[in-house]
Amino acid sequence: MSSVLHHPPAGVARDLIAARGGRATRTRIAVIEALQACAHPMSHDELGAALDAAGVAHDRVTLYRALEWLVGQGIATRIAGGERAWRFELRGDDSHRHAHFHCERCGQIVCLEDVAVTSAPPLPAGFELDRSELVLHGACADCGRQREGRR
Amino acid sequence: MSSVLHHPPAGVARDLIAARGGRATRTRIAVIEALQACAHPMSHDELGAALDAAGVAHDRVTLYRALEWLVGQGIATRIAGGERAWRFELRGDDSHRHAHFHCERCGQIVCLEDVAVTSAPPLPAGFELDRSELVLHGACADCGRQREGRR
DNA sequence: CTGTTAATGCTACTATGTTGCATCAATCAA
DNA sequence: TTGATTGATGCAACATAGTAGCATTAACAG
Ligand SMILES: [Mn+2]
Ligand SMILES: [Mn+2]
Ligand SMILES: [Zn+2]
Ligand SMILES: [Zn+2]
Repeated sequence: MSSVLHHPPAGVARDLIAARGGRATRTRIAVIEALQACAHPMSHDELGAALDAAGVAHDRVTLYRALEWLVGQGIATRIAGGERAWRFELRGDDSHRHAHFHCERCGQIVCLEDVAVTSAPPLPAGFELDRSELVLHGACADCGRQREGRR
Repeated sequence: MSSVLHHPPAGVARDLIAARGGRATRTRIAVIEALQACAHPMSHDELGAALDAAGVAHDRVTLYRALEWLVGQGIATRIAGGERAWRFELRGDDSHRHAHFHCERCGQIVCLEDVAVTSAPPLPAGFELDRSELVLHGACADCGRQREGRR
């Protein structure tokens, strides 16, 4: 009767936060649960709407700061889409870093779990790699189909 | 007495523009020449400064529109760095698409000519790929060295 | 040279993100 | 349970990147 997606185990979010010595606040908990319940990386705006839906009061700035903290703690990661806004997703297994697809028509970012990101590229001497981001741009299936129909 | 980098062949910029049926204006020519003279992808701000240096009057918006046009025509390409601003470089051989390195300390974007970008990743059915972007984040040689010295 | 119209310059506006500071509330020790 | 501590919040103000409308200018075809 309850899916993992929409009803994550109680306390998991609180524990993730507490484990880093942070305070388990409404905002942080709601953000983590929203990210757990969503299949794609979410934008600040999407998360704001999710908090609304969950009945969690949210100040714009507080949400920015909550996300900043989650990323700083390694609980979430940021993905740069094609636009100026960041997308966020929970940080999974580091051995399973994947690429993302940005649909230039609907703006969605889709996780490409099957597309791995080069982890040890040949860098010039002295360069230190922190992380890699592979973003593919184009049209998603839905948007592509729409165009087909329109011909 | 003249390097290709700093003194590109006269008329090349004009020709690039004219070939697409566009008007060879001060701004467009100066932007192309600035990009030719620079080894790394340039930001809007950097380009503005370059136009200043070249004595070419430039309105903020005009520069945005010139870049938009160059990208639309396939003369230049945009690279999303780690921040919100775009970087621009002249579009070279399409068979030689390369990755970029974003130094999180100095903000520079470096071209990694040796790191190729996956051109045919396994996409879900119906997805259409337009272009791929591989951006590596970390510290460049200069910034890494600085940190070494500071220990 | 002249007329046509693409491109410019300027103003105003939007979206995204940041900073400072007073206030509030999550946590911990008593 | 209560109170003190201080991390997190809410709000106002600011910053930066980019966009839209429109009158004016200048590139260039003829
Ligand atoms: Mn993902
Ligand atoms: Mn490059
Ligand atoms: Zn789409
Ligand atoms: Zn650097």
